[in-house]
Amino acid sequence: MTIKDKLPEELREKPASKRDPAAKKQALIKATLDTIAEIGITDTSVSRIIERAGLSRGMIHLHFGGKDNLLTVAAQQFSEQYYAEMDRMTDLGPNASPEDRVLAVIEADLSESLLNPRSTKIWHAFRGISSSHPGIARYSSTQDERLVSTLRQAFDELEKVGCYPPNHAEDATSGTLALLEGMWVNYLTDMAGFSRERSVDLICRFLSGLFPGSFLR
Amino acid sequence: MTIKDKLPEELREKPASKRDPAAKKQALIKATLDTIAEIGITDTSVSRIIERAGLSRGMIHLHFGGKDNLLTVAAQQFSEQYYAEMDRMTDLGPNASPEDRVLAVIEADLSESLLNPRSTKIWHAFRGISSSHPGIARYSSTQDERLVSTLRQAFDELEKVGCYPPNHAEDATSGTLALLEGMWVNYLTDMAGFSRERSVDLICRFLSGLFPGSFLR
DNA sequence: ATCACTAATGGACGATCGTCCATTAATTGT
DNA sequence: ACAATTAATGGACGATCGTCCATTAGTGAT
Repeated sequence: MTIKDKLPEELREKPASKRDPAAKKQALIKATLDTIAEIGITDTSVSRIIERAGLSRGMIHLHFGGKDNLLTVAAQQFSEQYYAEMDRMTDLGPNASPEDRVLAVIEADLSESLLNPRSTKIWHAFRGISSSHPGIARYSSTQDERLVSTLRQAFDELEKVGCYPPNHAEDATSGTLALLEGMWVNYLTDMAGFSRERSVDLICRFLSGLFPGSFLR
Repeated sequence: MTIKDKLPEELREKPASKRDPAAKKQALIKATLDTIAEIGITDTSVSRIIERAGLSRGMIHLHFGGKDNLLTVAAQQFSEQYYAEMDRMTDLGPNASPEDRVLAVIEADLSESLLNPRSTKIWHAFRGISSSHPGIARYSSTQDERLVSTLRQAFDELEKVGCYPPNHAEDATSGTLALLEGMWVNYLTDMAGFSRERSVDLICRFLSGLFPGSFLR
């Protein structure tokens, strides 16, 4: 912990000029993700990445120890950014109904800021190579612990109100995530024909079947 | 059309020995898919493919005109095989109830013969590169026309029985496919923890919410 | 101003990439 | 038996891959 870290944000970002390892690392990560989104993961080479980042050839080995590590770190950061934005968008007040909290997750996941051409391409690219890159596989699952438990808690509360068969909240959680997964695939496959609103409505219709009286629109 | 083509199957497959373009093409396609499943699409090179097929270097260019074309043909054939097997498994008698026909699709899609380590890895690998390979994108959608209309027809019949809001059958169709999509992702992500039976049950629970009285187990 | 230190550069390296083609081998037709 | 035809081979090719390191340049301390 240096003294720099205690300064306010504006001053901390001063160096900016020639020497700034952290900024360079970040530039490489961003360049990696942008390259994947633009030309695909198979054509994302060290040359393409450093070219886009405007840096020199040795930087990847210097800062990450190799291309594979850079890819893994990029996947990790991409995943973290998704969940950070998801948190930001689902941070309702303490009095929000469980129904509203579920709806917030669905609408966030299908919103422009999370579901867009760039993110979908990157997400599916990483998932496509995940089975042969164990390090990346860890960040290509939808089953993020916190997201699951957010949904689970909300469905648990809804379950208490009525009388439901066993595992109802658990199935509702898994099913909602699966439906969202399917919507992302639909978006990747046909961006022009995709409608966020219709997708939300569709998921709500399924949920209102599970919890009669709720999720009606 | 040579005389060979008129001979019975057993005799037609005779050549088998040194010269057999069709068999060699097929061997290359199979080797391609196997390689993708085993070491991932990024490491699937011409060398790895011909090595696995036990053929010589020039074959890919000779029979397919290049690696990209081979990849596209492999994706196409993989997709066709999926739908052929799906057809085979959902070919119920003419008196099957709509409910049974929907169930047959779900159980087929989640069966060992369609959903297994090899097929999931290949499927997601192709989808991951689909945005940068337009030729492959055509075969990486779940929205196969015939499968959609099979489900759609069954849900239409179920819809007639009761009284439902507009677009009910359409939403049931999209939602079912989305749920299946999500189940494939779950399988890819965690094969050991995946249960086909629980997955079928989960989808049925969602569908019985949509069509009260049906899909109960 | 000088020094020690580390960020950053960019070219060299061997390996592998995908394509192509001159050659060889197998088959067919006469 | 002898062309004619076509399948198949396997090495050569230039391009590009990812890694590595000797060198240069910027920074902060004295």
